[in-house]
Amino acid sequence: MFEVFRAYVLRQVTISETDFALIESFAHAKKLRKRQYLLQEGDICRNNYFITKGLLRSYSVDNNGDEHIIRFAMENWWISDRESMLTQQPSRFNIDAIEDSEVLLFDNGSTEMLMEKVPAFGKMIRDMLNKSLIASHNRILETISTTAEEKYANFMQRYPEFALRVPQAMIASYLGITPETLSRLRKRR
Amino acid sequence: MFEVFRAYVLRQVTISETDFALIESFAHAKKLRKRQYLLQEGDICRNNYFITKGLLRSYSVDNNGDEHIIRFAMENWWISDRESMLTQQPSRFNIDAIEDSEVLLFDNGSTEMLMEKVPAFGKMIRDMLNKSLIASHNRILETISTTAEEKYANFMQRYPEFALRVPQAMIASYLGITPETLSRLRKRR
DNA sequence: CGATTCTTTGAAAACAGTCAATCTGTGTGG
DNA sequence: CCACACAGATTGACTGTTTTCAAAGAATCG
Repeated sequence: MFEVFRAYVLRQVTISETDFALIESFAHAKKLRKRQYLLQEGDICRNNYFITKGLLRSYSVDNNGDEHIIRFAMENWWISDRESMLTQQPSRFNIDAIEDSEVLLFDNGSTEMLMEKVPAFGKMIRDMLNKSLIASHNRILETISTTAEEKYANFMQRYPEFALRVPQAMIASYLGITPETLSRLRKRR
Repeated sequence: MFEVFRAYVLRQVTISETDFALIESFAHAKKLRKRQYLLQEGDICRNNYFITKGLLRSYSVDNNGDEHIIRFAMENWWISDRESMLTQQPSRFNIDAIEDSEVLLFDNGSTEMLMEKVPAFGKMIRDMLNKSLIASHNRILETISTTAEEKYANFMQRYPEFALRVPQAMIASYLGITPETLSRLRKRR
């Protein structure tokens, strides 16, 4: 699973073997079974997770017990709860595995330290955060400006992978509609 | 207007007079009349704007000519189109003034340079980006998980200022509902 | 005051949600 | 290898919410 990470890093930045070895020395591997939690609501998030295999989701549960999926993430994506990590407050989100998965975890302290000591790592993380911010903006625009049908079409176009690996009801949750509505809307095409 | 910026900086970080003077030397002041554009769809965004006075919005216009407001920003907030700035691609958004406003602009190059040369400035910008990311996450959660009525209540609670300064139709646009729906929903309380 | 902009209201139509039932495919244990 | 259980997807009937379009009412500003 380190090879996946190595390949990712080399794709993002140029970096010396020594620096990469240093980064790697702070990474901890973790395996997750389907449905296993990486973070639970109420916990303080202390790690950044790089996914080397599998598929995860982050979501929150409302007062009615309904789940709302904020984000899916698969191989070569990062996941964590930045809010909880930065504020050191209990998280309002859950992260769990949709498939059996493998992640590398970097605790907050190590991440900060590596960002300082290894500029290439810092650049990589900052680029990732920039991309998250852009993706979030686009998602906000989409949710306020399109119909359910367009949202679904855009999702399928942007993330065809997820469509194959994620149950439909979870896609509905991600889009903010009910599974029934999604089912009907698929038929009308 | 530099005093507003100075006060903001001192609230965020500790910094020497010399460093502040350096930052200030790269800031350009700009006044905007109500309705004047700071960025137009199709332009490449080359600056970060710090607002010292007034109120602005960033929004996009869809194929039907309807506006969708992504964000409001007022005194002591930053605004720009990060996507366009990072990718050097034409922006999909407009930024314009809702009230007569004043901003300090930092071009992309100066911002990068200052972030490197003045660590406190770097920290300040990164903190701001972190907060944006968290705010975006919260907004996404809210849009997919709450009813129009809750969205409005949350907005009023979180941003009471905007409610006083922004026309209702723009709040509706921000929330992703029609002005008529917002008007009716206000009555039912 | 008159013009423009913003908000409210009404009635009909479109859309999405709810609840309960059925259908489909997969995988497991007997 | 079958039967059954289970999770996920679909369907139907009904309810409730939001949009649309058009018109009328405030409010603001030069």
